[in-house]
This record gives sequence, C-alpha cells and structure tokens, in this order.
Amino acid sequence: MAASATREKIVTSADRLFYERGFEVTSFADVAEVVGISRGNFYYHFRTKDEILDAVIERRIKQRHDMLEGWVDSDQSPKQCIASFIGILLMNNKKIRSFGCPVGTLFSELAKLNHPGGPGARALFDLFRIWLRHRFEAMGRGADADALAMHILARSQGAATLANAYPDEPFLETEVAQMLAWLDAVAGQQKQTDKED
Amino acid sequence: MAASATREKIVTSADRLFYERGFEVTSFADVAEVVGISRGNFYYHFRTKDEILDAVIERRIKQRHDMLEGWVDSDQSPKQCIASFIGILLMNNKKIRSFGCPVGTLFSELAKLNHPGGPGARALFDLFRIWLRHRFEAMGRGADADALAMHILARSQGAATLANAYPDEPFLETEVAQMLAWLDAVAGQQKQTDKED
DNA sequence: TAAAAATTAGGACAAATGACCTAGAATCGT
DNA sequence: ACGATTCTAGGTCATTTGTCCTAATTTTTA
Repeated sequence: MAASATREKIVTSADRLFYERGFEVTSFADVAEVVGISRGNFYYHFRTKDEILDAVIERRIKQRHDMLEGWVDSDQSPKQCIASFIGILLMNNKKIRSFGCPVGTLFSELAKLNHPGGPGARALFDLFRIWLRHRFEAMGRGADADALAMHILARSQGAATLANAYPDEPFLETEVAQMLAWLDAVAGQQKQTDKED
Repeated sequence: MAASATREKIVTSADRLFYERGFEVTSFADVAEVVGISRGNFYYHFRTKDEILDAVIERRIKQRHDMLEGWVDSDQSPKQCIASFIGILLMNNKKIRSFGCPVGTLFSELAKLNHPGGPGARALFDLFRIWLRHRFEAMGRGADADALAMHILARSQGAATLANAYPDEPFLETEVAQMLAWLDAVAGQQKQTDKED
C-alpha cells in the first residue's frame, strides 16, 4: 500500500482516538490496533507521539479551514456564515454531547500537559477567531469585530462543555437559538447605526 | 502524625496536581513527592487512585458548597449572589488563565476516560446549577430559573476556556462585564413584569 | 512502662508505554 | 526480470505506572 494512504489512515484513526479518549491516554498500540498495522510499521511513519499529534492538529486545521472557506465561497452573507458557524454545534451535537468540543478539549489537555503541541491547538482557536472577526468586519463591525468573535467562540465552548455534562437535555438547541438571536440583535444594532449615518 | 492530617495533606496536594496537570498524568509518585511522604505511606491512606479522586471531588464540592452558602447566609440579595458567582472568574483569573476551570477541565477529562469518577465531577456542575437556579427563583424566576442557571454556567465555562487559550488578553474582564450586564437585564426584565402585576 | 495499635518507609512486581532495531515482504524503476 | 527502494512485521529495551507486601517506627492504651 502507498505510504501516504497508510499515513492518512493513521492520522484519521489517531484523530478520532485523541478526540474520544484524549491524547495522553491514547497509546501507539491503540492507534495501531485500530488501523490494523503493527507498531513497527507505525514507527516508520511517525517517529514520536508528538509527530502524530502535529499531523492530527494539521488535519483538523485543514478540515476546519476548508469548511469555513466553503461557506465564504458559497453565496452566504457574512451573517449567514456566522450562523453556519453556530450551527456546527447542532450538526455535531451527538459527538459534542459524548466527547465535548474537539478544539476546546484538546487545547485544555495540552495546556495542562504543558505540551509543545499546545500552540498548535491554539492555532485552531485562532482559525475560528480570525475567520469570525472577518465576518463581523464584513458586517460593518470594524472596532469590536474581534471582541464579537471572541464572544461567540466563548459561547460555543461553554455550550459544548455543558452539553457534554448534560447530554440528555435539550440544552444545546436552546443555547444555539439564543446565540442566533444574539446574532440577529448584533446585526440589527448595526442596521440602526447605518440608518443614523 | 495523625492519620487525618496526612490524609488531608495528600488530598490538598492531589487536588492541586489534578487541576494543574490533569488526573490521568498525575501519578502516585508525583503526589507523594509533593506531600513529602513515601509511596508506601500513601497506599496506607488511599488504596487506589480512584479513591484519591473521590476524595478530591468531595473536597472540591464541600469547598464550593461552603463558598456558595456563605454568600447566601450573608445579607446578599439573590442578584448579588449570582454576581458573586460570576465574580469567581475574576477572583481566580490567574489560575483560570493558566489551567482553565477546575470544574470543567476535570469533568472533560473524566468524561473522555469514561472514568467512574465522571458522575462525581458532574455533581460539581449540579451544585452550581441548583444553587444558581434557586437564586433565580428567589429573583422571581419560576419558569426559566433552571434555563438561566444553565446559561450562566455555560457562559462561565466558555469564558474560562477562552481565557485559558488567550491568557495575555483582557478577555475575561470584558466577558464578566457582559455577564453582569446580562444579569442586570434579566433583573430589569423581571421588575417590568412585577410592575405589570 | 509494656503491649497493642496505628502509621510510615522502602522495596517488589507485573503490565504498559514510547522509542528503537533488524530482517523480511512488497513495490518500483530500469 | 532484477536490483533498489519503500514499506511492514515483530521483537527488544529502559522507564514508569498502579498495586501490594513486609518490616520498622511512632503513637496510643492499659
């Protein structure tokens, strides 16, 4: 089999295991078993555990990047784009209820470990933050676009954490509705400002 | 030395290490070294790692419970109590920036591990949730008191996670101010309803 | 103070981990 | 077809982990 194919299967499986079980507790053997290869083969593709982590983070970044830019490239308005971002919570609600947010939980773990991959995990936050900031800027929010981006990021993180803690309750749906209402208010507020001009 | 004193030192140190490094990566040896006792002695007080975890969770619950009830027992109004809860973020802002929320990060880790201590960690959320619900009820919010409690819990969790990701920015202060403004709005909304009666 | 109980120290042990090595198998270019 | 490169398998190794045991020491009790 081509090396790239095996490598991708490893990264895909590691990505899932890091998400579902955590990075630290997932061992070489765990990933190898899921992929169906030997540990020795594993080591041919990734010489250290940190290398796998880097590859997983890179994969997650690319995946999220493509998703976000896909929304921009389609004919969605900035506001619709942000609504789509909020909608991620519902799209992945089953996984989020079971394992929390893939971005937030990975970052928290690496932060505690003081792991060199920590900055990479923060880059995932940066990706969303900057993208959201640009959407708010496109909505006419120059000054507080970044603050709005951080706010909606934080709301999403909190909703994911609580949904993980109380998976059997319709909390996530309620919170998403409130976030969309908040977005409406922000957009309306902007329209008012426009009228004043 | 009295057994209870040694035991308490163990729980105190384990509490800190579980918070700063995480539960899974903290070993018996780590805790024993910090406390300054032998691993053998350690085993006399706690026969399994899960027993320490239970003791740490119990300690955290008691500590938070006392803090919350202390606010209630003082002459703070329900609204002031909730404001004090929000203020925790600023009171512990240094630790939160470094290690995240002690409640949320522990819960997330145990949830991923499918650890038997998971429900105990959820009990910490329950403690805050029920206390907040009672405060909102005391503010005259019968119907949506629990939803408001969940909302403020989620906001706090999100704020803590993002503050952990961006520790060098004044984000936490901004978010706390917004949460207090939200609380004002909720209280004002209630006053309006009162007037209508 | 002497016996009994409680507490501590330090070592032992199997299992698991990340890392590494070498030899065989598959694939490819020529 | 055949040598060279790429890929894979399985084993080895030192270290760390949670758990457990026994002997020594301290504290309590009578």
